[in-house]
Amino acid sequence: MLSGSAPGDKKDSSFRRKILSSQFAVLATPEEQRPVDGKRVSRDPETRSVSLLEQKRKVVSSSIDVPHTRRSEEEADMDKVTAAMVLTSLSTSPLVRSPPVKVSEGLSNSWKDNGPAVPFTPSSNSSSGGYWSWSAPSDQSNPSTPSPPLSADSFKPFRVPSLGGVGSGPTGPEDPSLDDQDGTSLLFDEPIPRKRKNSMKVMFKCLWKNCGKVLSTTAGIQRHIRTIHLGRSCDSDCSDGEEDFYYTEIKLNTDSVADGLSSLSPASPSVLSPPPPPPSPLPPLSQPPDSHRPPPPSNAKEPHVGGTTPLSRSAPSALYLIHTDHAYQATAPVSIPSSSSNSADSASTSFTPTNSSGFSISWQSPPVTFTGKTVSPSKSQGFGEQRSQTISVLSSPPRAATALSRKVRGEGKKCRKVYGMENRDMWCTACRWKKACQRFTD
DNA sequence: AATGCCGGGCA
DNA sequence: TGCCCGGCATT
Repeated sequence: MLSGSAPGDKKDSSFRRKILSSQFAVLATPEEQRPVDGKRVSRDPETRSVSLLEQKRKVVSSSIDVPHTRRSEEEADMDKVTAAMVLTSLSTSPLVRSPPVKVSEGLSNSWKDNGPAVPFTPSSNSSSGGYWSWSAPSDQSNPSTPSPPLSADSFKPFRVPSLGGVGSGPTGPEDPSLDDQDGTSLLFDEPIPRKRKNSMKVMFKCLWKNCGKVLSTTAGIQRHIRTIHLGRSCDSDCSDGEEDFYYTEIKLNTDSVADGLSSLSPASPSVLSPPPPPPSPLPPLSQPPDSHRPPPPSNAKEPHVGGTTPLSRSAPSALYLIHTDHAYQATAPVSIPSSSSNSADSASTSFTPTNSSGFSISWQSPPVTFTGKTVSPSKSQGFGEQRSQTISVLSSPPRAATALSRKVRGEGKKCRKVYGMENRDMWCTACRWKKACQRFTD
Protein backbone atom coordinates (compact mmCIF):
# COMPACT_ATOMS: atom_id res chain seq x y z
CA MET A 1 0.00 0.00 0.00
CA LEU A 2 2.30 2.45 0.91
CA SER A 3 4.49 2.55 -1.87
CA GLY A 4 2.92 4.90 -3.83
CA SER A 5 2.52 4.45 -7.13
CA ALA A 6 3.09 7.69 -7.99
CA PRO A 7 5.11 9.31 -10.37
CA GLY A 8 7.89 7.05 -10.29
CA ASP A 9 6.37 4.06 -11.72
CA LYS A 10 7.60 3.51 -15.01
CA LYS A 11 5.66 0.48 -15.53
CA ASP A 12 2.13 -0.15 -15.00
CA SER A 13 1.30 -2.81 -12.83
CA SER A 14 -2.18 -2.50 -13.79
CA PHE A 15 -2.48 -4.78 -16.62
CA ARG A 16 0.02 -7.27 -15.81
CA ARG A 17 -1.85 -9.41 -13.60
CA LYS A 18 -4.97 -10.07 -15.30
CA ILE A 19 -4.15 -11.41 -18.56
CA LEU A 20 -1.42 -13.49 -17.66
CA SER A 21 -2.95 -15.33 -15.08
CA SER A 22 -5.24 -16.95 -17.39
CA GLN A 23 -3.67 -17.45 -20.65
CA PHE A 24 -0.12 -17.43 -20.05
CA ALA A 25 -0.10 -19.46 -17.14
CA VAL A 26 0.78 -22.18 -19.38
CA LEU A 27 3.99 -21.12 -20.53
CA ALA A 28 5.18 -19.69 -17.54
CA THR A 29 6.73 -22.26 -15.59
CA PRO A 30 6.68 -21.33 -12.16
CA GLU A 31 9.94 -22.42 -11.09
CA GLU A 32 13.02 -20.63 -10.83
CA GLN A 33 15.69 -22.19 -12.47
CA ARG A 34 18.78 -20.82 -11.23
CA PRO A 35 19.68 -22.61 -8.28
CA VAL A 36 23.07 -21.85 -7.85
CA ASP A 37 25.34 -19.28 -8.81
CA GLY A 38 23.94 -16.27 -8.44
CA LYS A 39 26.11 -13.70 -7.78
CA ARG A 40 27.25 -10.91 -9.54
CA VAL A 41 30.63 -10.34 -10.27
CA SER A 42 32.44 -7.36 -9.64
CA ARG A 43 35.52 -6.94 -11.45
CA ASP A 44 38.53 -5.24 -10.53
CA PRO A 45 41.06 -3.82 -12.50
CA GLU A 46 43.55 -4.49 -10.06
CA THR A 47 45.94 -6.68 -11.58
CA ARG A 48 47.26 -5.87 -14.55
CA SER A 49 49.98 -6.98 -15.85
CA VAL A 50 52.07 -9.34 -15.12
CA SER A 51 53.09 -10.19 -18.25
CA LEU A 52 56.27 -8.94 -18.80
CA LEU A 53 58.40 -9.92 -16.22
CA GLU A 54 60.47 -11.76 -18.43
CA GLN A 55 63.08 -9.33 -18.66
CA LYS A 56 63.90 -9.59 -15.20
CA ARG A 57 65.47 -12.82 -15.54
CA LYS A 58 68.44 -12.97 -17.37
CA VAL A 59 69.79 -16.12 -16.77
CA VAL A 60 71.52 -17.66 -19.44
CA SER A 61 72.06 -20.79 -20.99
CA SER A 62 73.50 -23.02 -18.71
CA SER A 63 75.40 -25.63 -20.25
CA ILE A 64 77.17 -24.96 -23.31
CA ASP A 65 79.51 -26.94 -25.20
CA VAL A 66 82.42 -25.07 -25.81
CA PRO A 67 83.38 -24.83 -29.28
CA HIS A 68 86.96 -24.69 -29.50
CA THR A 69 87.17 -22.95 -32.67
CA ARG A 70 86.07 -19.45 -33.13
CA ARG A 71 83.54 -18.67 -35.59
CA SER A 72 84.36 -17.14 -38.80
CA GLU A 73 82.88 -13.93 -39.84
CA GLU A 74 80.31 -15.65 -41.80
CA GLU A 75 79.06 -17.35 -38.82
CA ALA A 76 79.14 -14.19 -36.99
CA ASP A 77 76.87 -12.67 -39.46
CA MET A 78 74.61 -15.57 -39.26
CA ASP A 79 74.48 -15.21 -35.62
CA LYS A 80 73.65 -11.65 -35.87
CA VAL A 81 70.89 -12.41 -38.15
CA THR A 82 69.58 -15.03 -35.92
CA ALA A 83 69.93 -12.83 -33.01
CA ALA A 84 67.99 -10.17 -34.70
CA MET A 85 65.32 -12.57 -35.57
CA VAL A 86 65.13 -13.82 -32.14
CA LEU A 87 64.86 -10.45 -30.70
CA THR A 88 62.17 -9.50 -33.01
CA SER A 89 60.28 -12.54 -32.40
CA LEU A 90 60.62 -12.26 -28.78
CA SER A 91 59.44 -8.84 -28.81
CA THR A 92 56.37 -10.03 -30.33
CA SER A 93 55.96 -12.98 -28.27
CA PRO A 94 55.38 -11.07 -25.22
CA LEU A 95 52.43 -9.60 -26.64
CA VAL A 96 51.10 -12.82 -27.11
CA ARG A 97 51.58 -14.09 -23.84
CA SER A 98 50.73 -11.34 -21.71
CA PRO A 99 48.01 -9.79 -23.44
CA PRO A 100 47.05 -12.95 -24.64
CA VAL A 101 43.82 -12.66 -23.43
CA LYS A 102 42.84 -9.66 -24.98
CA VAL A 103 44.77 -10.03 -27.93
CA SER A 104 43.36 -13.28 -28.35
CA GLU A 105 41.40 -12.15 -31.19
CA GLY A 106 44.08 -11.43 -33.49
CA LEU A 107 46.84 -13.31 -32.04
CA SER A 108 44.91 -16.16 -30.99
CA ASN A 109 44.46 -17.05 -34.47
CA SER A 110 47.99 -17.12 -35.06
CA TRP A 111 48.53 -19.20 -32.19
CA LYS A 112 46.19 -21.61 -33.14
CA ASP A 113 47.57 -21.85 -36.47
CA ASN A 114 50.89 -22.63 -35.30
CA GLY A 115 50.18 -25.08 -32.87
CA PRO A 116 47.06 -24.60 -31.55
CA ALA A 117 46.24 -27.71 -31.10
CA VAL A 118 49.36 -28.50 -30.55
CA PRO A 119 48.82 -29.36 -27.52
CA PHE A 120 51.24 -27.70 -26.23
CA THR A 121 52.57 -30.41 -24.53
CA PRO A 122 53.58 -32.86 -26.90
CA SER A 123 54.70 -30.67 -29.50
CA SER A 124 57.45 -29.42 -27.64
CA ASN A 125 59.52 -32.34 -27.73
CA SER A 126 60.92 -32.04 -30.96
CA SER A 127 64.17 -30.83 -30.84
CA SER A 128 64.99 -29.75 -34.00
CA GLY A 129 67.43 -27.36 -33.89
CA GLY A 130 65.79 -24.55 -35.07
CA TYR A 131 66.28 -21.80 -33.10
CA TRP A 132 63.29 -20.22 -33.42
CA SER A 133 60.86 -19.57 -35.53
CA TRP A 134 58.25 -18.48 -33.86
CA SER A 135 56.81 -16.20 -36.09
CA ALA A 136 53.81 -16.23 -34.47
CA PRO A 137 53.56 -12.78 -34.20
CA SER A 138 51.61 -11.71 -36.73
CA ASP A 139 53.38 -8.74 -37.62
CA GLN A 140 56.63 -9.92 -37.96
CA SER A 141 56.58 -10.42 -41.44
CA ASN A 142 59.67 -12.11 -42.24
CA PRO A 143 59.28 -13.60 -45.45
CA SER A 144 62.46 -15.23 -45.53
CA THR A 145 62.39 -16.45 -42.13
CA PRO A 146 62.06 -20.06 -41.83
CA SER A 147 60.01 -20.19 -38.94
CA PRO A 148 57.11 -22.30 -39.77
CA PRO A 149 58.21 -25.73 -39.38
CA LEU A 150 60.65 -25.26 -36.75
CA SER A 151 58.52 -23.18 -34.71
CA ALA A 152 57.32 -25.97 -32.73
CA ASP A 153 60.67 -26.83 -31.63
CA SER A 154 61.73 -23.50 -30.93
CA PHE A 155 59.08 -23.09 -28.49
CA LYS A 156 60.26 -25.68 -26.38
CA PRO A 157 63.39 -24.08 -25.66
CA PHE A 158 61.84 -20.86 -25.09
CA ARG A 159 59.32 -22.29 -23.00
CA VAL A 160 56.53 -21.69 -24.97
CA PRO A 161 55.68 -18.51 -23.75
CA SER A 162 52.53 -18.29 -25.43
CA LEU A 163 51.75 -21.67 -26.58
CA GLY A 164 52.30 -23.19 -23.42
CA GLY A 165 49.65 -21.17 -22.12
CA VAL A 166 47.29 -22.20 -24.59
CA GLY A 167 47.74 -25.68 -24.44
CA SER A 168 48.13 -26.87 -21.35
CA GLY A 169 50.57 -27.96 -19.45
CA PRO A 170 53.22 -29.09 -21.48
CA THR A 171 55.20 -26.47 -20.20
CA GLY A 172 55.24 -27.80 -16.89
CA PRO A 173 57.17 -30.71 -17.79
CA GLU A 174 59.48 -28.82 -19.80
CA ASP A 175 60.48 -26.51 -17.21
CA PRO A 176 62.12 -29.09 -15.32
CA SER A 177 64.10 -30.18 -18.15
CA LEU A 178 65.44 -26.84 -18.75
CA ASP A 179 66.26 -26.42 -15.27
CA ASP A 180 67.96 -29.59 -15.08
CA GLN A 181 70.56 -28.64 -17.36
CA ASP A 182 71.73 -26.02 -15.25
CA GLY A 183 71.73 -25.05 -11.84
CA THR A 184 70.57 -21.84 -13.08
CA SER A 185 67.23 -23.24 -13.18
CA LEU A 186 67.09 -22.73 -9.58
CA LEU A 187 67.03 -19.15 -10.15
CA PHE A 188 63.81 -19.37 -11.87
CA ASP A 189 61.98 -21.08 -9.29
CA GLU A 190 63.11 -19.03 -6.54
CA PRO A 191 63.32 -15.75 -8.03
CA ILE A 192 59.86 -15.22 -8.58
CA PRO A 193 58.81 -15.55 -5.16
CA ARG A 194 61.77 -14.27 -3.52
CA LYS A 195 63.10 -11.75 -5.65
CA ARG A 196 61.39 -8.70 -5.07
CA LYS A 197 63.80 -6.31 -3.95
CA ASN A 198 66.16 -4.72 -6.06
CA SER A 199 69.30 -6.22 -5.67
CA MET A 200 70.58 -6.08 -9.00
CA LYS A 201 73.66 -7.99 -8.69
CA VAL A 202 75.48 -8.96 -11.73
CA MET A 203 77.62 -12.03 -11.80
CA PHE A 204 79.42 -13.81 -14.50
CA LYS A 205 79.09 -17.46 -14.87
CA CYS A 206 81.45 -19.71 -16.65
CA LEU A 207 79.64 -21.74 -19.18
CA TRP A 208 82.33 -24.22 -19.72
CA LYS A 209 81.13 -27.65 -19.31
CA ASN A 210 81.14 -28.87 -15.84
CA CYS A 211 82.46 -25.65 -14.61
CA GLY A 212 79.85 -23.17 -13.73
CA LYS A 213 82.12 -20.97 -11.82
CA VAL A 214 80.63 -17.68 -10.99
CA LEU A 215 82.62 -14.56 -10.59
CA SER A 216 81.62 -11.07 -9.98
CA THR A 217 83.71 -9.39 -12.57
CA THR A 218 84.20 -9.82 -16.22
CA ALA A 219 87.87 -9.64 -15.83
CA GLY A 220 87.79 -12.38 -13.35
CA ILE A 221 85.66 -14.62 -15.38
CA GLN A 222 87.63 -14.02 -18.45
CA ARG A 223 90.77 -14.77 -16.70
CA HIS A 224 89.28 -17.87 -15.30
CA ILE A 225 88.31 -19.09 -18.69
CA ARG A 226 91.48 -18.13 -20.27
CA THR A 227 93.63 -19.81 -17.78
CA ILE A 228 91.59 -22.69 -16.67
CA HIS A 229 89.76 -23.68 -19.76
CA LEU A 230 91.67 -22.24 -22.60
CA GLY A 231 94.96 -22.89 -21.04
CA ARG A 232 96.34 -19.56 -21.83
CA SER A 233 98.51 -17.96 -19.41
CA CYS A 234 98.86 -14.59 -20.79
CA ASP A 235 96.65 -12.15 -19.24
CA SER A 236 94.56 -9.93 -21.07
CA ASP A 237 96.15 -9.18 -24.24
CA CYS A 238 96.63 -12.62 -25.34
CA SER A 239 93.06 -13.27 -25.44
CA ASP A 240 91.33 -13.07 -28.68
CA GLY A 241 88.13 -12.41 -26.98
CA GLU A 242 87.13 -15.95 -27.07
CA GLU A 243 86.55 -16.00 -23.41
CA ASP A 244 83.50 -14.04 -23.92
CA PHE A 245 81.93 -16.99 -25.43
CA TYR A 246 82.32 -19.04 -22.43
CA TYR A 247 80.77 -16.99 -19.80
CA THR A 248 77.56 -15.31 -19.34
CA GLU A 249 76.27 -12.57 -17.27
CA ILE A 250 73.84 -13.41 -14.62
CA LYS A 251 71.79 -10.97 -12.84
CA LEU A 252 70.69 -11.89 -9.49
CA ASN A 253 67.50 -10.48 -8.73
CA THR A 254 66.13 -7.38 -9.87
CA ASP A 255 63.53 -5.23 -8.77
CA SER A 256 62.41 -5.36 -12.19
CA VAL A 257 60.22 -8.09 -11.21
CA ALA A 258 58.28 -6.05 -8.93
CA ASP A 259 58.27 -3.23 -11.25
CA GLY A 260 57.51 -5.38 -14.03
CA LEU A 261 54.32 -6.41 -12.59
CA SER A 262 53.02 -3.10 -11.81
CA SER A 263 54.46 -1.10 -14.50
CA LEU A 264 54.31 -3.66 -17.10
CA SER A 265 50.74 -4.10 -17.10
CA PRO A 266 49.99 -0.99 -18.81
CA ALA A 267 52.64 -1.43 -21.20
CA SER A 268 51.81 -4.87 -21.96
CA PRO A 269 51.97 -4.22 -25.56
CA SER A 270 55.30 -2.82 -25.51
CA VAL A 271 56.25 -5.03 -22.86
CA LEU A 272 58.71 -7.05 -24.56
CA SER A 273 60.65 -4.43 -26.03
CA PRO A 274 61.54 -2.78 -22.90
CA PRO A 275 62.75 -5.70 -21.12
CA PRO A 276 65.44 -6.69 -23.34
CA PRO A 277 67.28 -3.56 -23.51
CA PRO A 278 67.65 -2.54 -20.01
CA PRO A 279 68.42 -5.70 -18.39
CA SER A 280 70.63 -6.59 -21.11
CA PRO A 281 72.65 -9.39 -20.08
CA LEU A 282 74.87 -9.35 -23.00
CA PRO A 283 75.91 -5.84 -23.37
CA PRO A 284 77.76 -5.62 -20.26
CA LEU A 285 80.40 -7.75 -21.55
CA SER A 286 81.66 -5.14 -23.75
CA GLN A 287 82.22 -7.62 -26.36
CA PRO A 288 80.05 -7.94 -29.26
CA PRO A 289 76.81 -9.25 -28.21
CA ASP A 290 76.91 -11.59 -30.98
CA SER A 291 79.51 -13.54 -29.45
CA HIS A 292 77.21 -14.89 -26.95
CA ARG A 293 74.87 -16.46 -29.20
CA PRO A 294 77.32 -18.27 -31.22
CA PRO A 295 78.50 -20.62 -28.73
CA PRO A 296 75.34 -22.23 -28.02
CA PRO A 297 74.36 -22.60 -31.50
CA SER A 298 77.33 -24.47 -32.25
CA ASN A 299 76.11 -27.11 -30.03
CA ALA A 300 73.36 -27.53 -32.28
CA LYS A 301 70.20 -27.76 -30.54
CA GLU A 302 71.22 -26.61 -27.31
CA PRO A 303 68.34 -24.80 -26.19
CA HIS A 304 69.94 -22.04 -24.75
CA VAL A 305 71.31 -20.25 -27.46
CA GLY A 306 72.90 -17.30 -26.06
CA GLY A 307 70.55 -14.58 -26.87
CA THR A 308 67.54 -16.61 -26.66
CA THR A 309 68.35 -18.19 -23.54
CA PRO A 310 67.96 -15.26 -21.43
CA LEU A 311 64.74 -14.44 -22.91
CA SER A 312 63.45 -17.83 -22.80
CA ARG A 313 64.06 -17.96 -19.24
CA SER A 314 62.59 -14.75 -18.57
CA ALA A 315 59.56 -15.91 -20.20
CA PRO A 316 59.05 -18.69 -17.90
CA SER A 317 59.52 -16.75 -14.92
CA ALA A 318 57.15 -14.31 -16.20
CA LEU A 319 54.64 -16.94 -16.62
CA TYR A 320 54.87 -18.01 -13.17
CA LEU A 321 54.34 -14.67 -11.87
CA ILE A 322 51.67 -14.11 -14.17
CA HIS A 323 49.69 -16.92 -13.39
CA THR A 324 49.98 -16.13 -9.90
CA ASP A 325 48.31 -12.96 -10.48
CA HIS A 326 45.98 -14.49 -12.80
CA ALA A 327 44.29 -15.93 -10.05
CA TYR A 328 43.34 -12.59 -8.91
CA GLN A 329 42.57 -11.45 -12.20
CA ALA A 330 40.64 -14.36 -12.97
CA THR A 331 37.70 -12.39 -12.37
CA ALA A 332 38.20 -9.54 -14.48
CA PRO A 333 40.47 -10.75 -17.01
CA VAL A 334 38.36 -11.01 -19.84
CA SER A 335 36.81 -7.78 -19.75
CA ILE A 336 39.98 -6.12 -20.07
CA PRO A 337 40.50 -6.70 -23.56
CA SER A 338 37.51 -5.13 -24.72
CA SER A 339 37.62 -1.78 -23.33
CA SER A 340 40.00 -0.88 -20.74
CA SER A 341 43.36 -1.17 -22.01
CA ASN A 342 45.40 -1.20 -18.99
CA SER A 343 43.69 -3.42 -16.75
CA ALA A 344 42.80 -5.47 -19.56
CA ASP A 345 45.41 -7.80 -19.35
CA SER A 346 44.11 -9.82 -16.86
CA ALA A 347 44.03 -13.02 -18.38
CA SER A 348 41.30 -14.11 -16.35
CA THR A 349 39.18 -13.24 -19.02
CA SER A 350 38.57 -16.64 -19.80
CA PHE A 351 37.27 -17.40 -16.52
CA THR A 352 34.40 -15.25 -16.33
CA PRO A 353 32.75 -16.61 -19.25
CA THR A 354 33.57 -19.97 -18.42
CA ASN A 355 31.62 -19.99 -15.46
CA SER A 356 28.43 -21.65 -15.44
CA SER A 357 28.31 -23.27 -18.67
CA GLY A 358 31.12 -25.29 -17.96
CA PHE A 359 32.04 -25.41 -21.33
CA SER A 360 32.66 -22.16 -22.50
CA ILE A 361 36.01 -23.35 -22.48
CA SER A 362 36.11 -23.40 -26.07
CA TRP A 363 36.25 -19.83 -26.18
CA GLN A 364 38.61 -19.72 -23.47
CA SER A 365 41.09 -21.49 -25.35
CA PRO A 366 42.15 -18.51 -27.06
CA PRO A 367 43.07 -17.04 -24.04
CA VAL A 368 46.34 -17.47 -23.92
CA THR A 369 45.29 -16.88 -20.73
CA PHE A 370 46.34 -20.08 -20.01
CA THR A 371 49.72 -18.98 -19.94
CA GLY A 372 49.12 -18.99 -16.46
CA LYS A 373 47.70 -22.23 -16.62
CA THR A 374 50.61 -23.50 -18.18
CA VAL A 375 52.04 -23.68 -14.96
CA SER A 376 49.52 -25.65 -13.29
CA PRO A 377 49.38 -28.22 -15.89
CA SER A 378 52.78 -29.07 -15.29
CA LYS A 379 51.87 -30.15 -11.98
CA SER A 380 48.97 -32.19 -12.41
CA GLN A 381 47.29 -32.81 -15.47
CA GLY A 382 48.30 -32.74 -18.77
CA PHE A 383 45.33 -31.64 -20.26
CA GLY A 384 41.95 -31.34 -20.29
CA GLU A 385 41.65 -29.50 -17.62
CA GLN A 386 41.77 -26.09 -18.05
CA ARG A 387 39.04 -26.12 -15.78
CA SER A 388 40.80 -27.52 -13.01
CA GLN A 389 43.50 -25.22 -13.45
CA THR A 390 41.21 -22.47 -13.52
CA ILE A 391 39.88 -23.53 -10.37
CA SER A 392 43.10 -23.74 -8.72
CA VAL A 393 43.84 -20.37 -9.79
CA LEU A 394 40.68 -19.08 -8.58
CA SER A 395 41.13 -20.63 -5.34
CA SER A 396 43.83 -18.34 -4.53
CA PRO A 397 41.91 -15.31 -4.91
CA PRO A 398 38.73 -15.30 -3.18
CA ARG A 399 37.15 -12.96 -5.41
CA ALA A 400 37.70 -14.98 -8.37
CA ALA A 401 35.25 -17.46 -7.24
CA THR A 402 32.57 -15.00 -7.18
CA ALA A 403 33.25 -13.95 -10.56
CA LEU A 404 32.17 -17.16 -11.99
CA SER A 405 28.83 -16.95 -10.72
CA ARG A 406 26.85 -14.48 -12.56
CA LYS A 407 25.59 -16.13 -15.58
CA VAL A 408 26.42 -14.61 -18.74
CA ARG A 409 23.63 -12.84 -20.24
CA GLY A 410 22.20 -14.92 -22.96
CA GLU A 411 22.22 -13.45 -26.28
CA GLY A 412 18.85 -14.62 -27.22
CA LYS A 413 16.02 -12.25 -26.87
CA LYS A 414 14.02 -12.46 -23.81
CA CYS A 415 10.47 -11.73 -23.16
CA ARG A 416 11.05 -8.10 -22.74
CA LYS A 417 12.60 -7.76 -26.06
CA VAL A 418 10.29 -10.03 -27.82
CA TYR A 419 7.07 -8.70 -26.56
CA GLY A 420 8.12 -5.30 -25.51
CA MET A 421 7.11 -3.38 -22.50
CA GLU A 422 3.71 -2.90 -23.94
CA ASN A 423 2.96 -6.51 -23.76
CA ARG A 424 4.42 -7.13 -20.52
CA ASP A 425 1.66 -9.42 -19.68
CA MET A 426 2.88 -11.75 -22.27
CA TRP A 427 6.18 -12.14 -20.61
CA CYS A 428 7.01 -15.18 -18.71
CA THR A 429 6.59 -14.82 -15.04
CA ALA A 430 10.24 -14.77 -14.43
CA CYS A 431 10.68 -11.88 -16.72
CA ARG A 432 7.85 -10.08 -15.12
CA TRP A 433 9.50 -10.56 -11.85
CA LYS A 434 12.77 -9.51 -13.20
CA LYS A 435 14.15 -12.89 -12.79
CA ALA A 436 15.97 -14.98 -15.27
CA CYS A 437 13.77 -15.60 -18.22
CA GLN A 438 12.32 -19.01 -18.27
CA ARG A 439 10.82 -18.91 -21.63
CA PHE A 440 13.77 -18.05 -23.68
CA THR A 441 16.50 -19.71 -21.96
CA ASP A 442 19.78 -19.82 -23.62
C1' DA B 1 19.94 3.77 -22.39
C1' DA B 2 18.23 -0.69 -22.62
C1' DT B 3 18.48 -5.29 -20.96
C1' DG B 4 18.83 -9.20 -17.98
C1' DC B 5 18.70 -10.75 -13.44
C1' DC B 6 20.22 -11.24 -8.56
C1' DG B 7 19.04 -10.25 -4.00
C1' DG B 8 15.61 -8.86 -1.13
C1' DG B 9 11.33 -7.06 0.72
C1' DC B 10 6.47 -7.55 1.31
C1' DA B 11 1.98 -9.57 1.69
C1' DT C 1 5.42 -18.65 -1.92
C1' DG C 2 4.15 -15.41 -5.22
C1' DC C 3 4.99 -10.71 -6.65
C1' DC C 4 7.72 -6.95 -7.19
C1' DC C 5 11.43 -3.95 -7.51
C1' DG C 6 16.18 -1.77 -6.33
C1' DG C 7 20.38 -2.10 -8.23
C1' DC C 8 24.04 -3.73 -10.69
C1' DA C 9 26.30 -6.04 -14.62
C1' DT C 10 26.20 -6.10 -19.53
C1' DT C 11 25.35 -4.87 -23.89
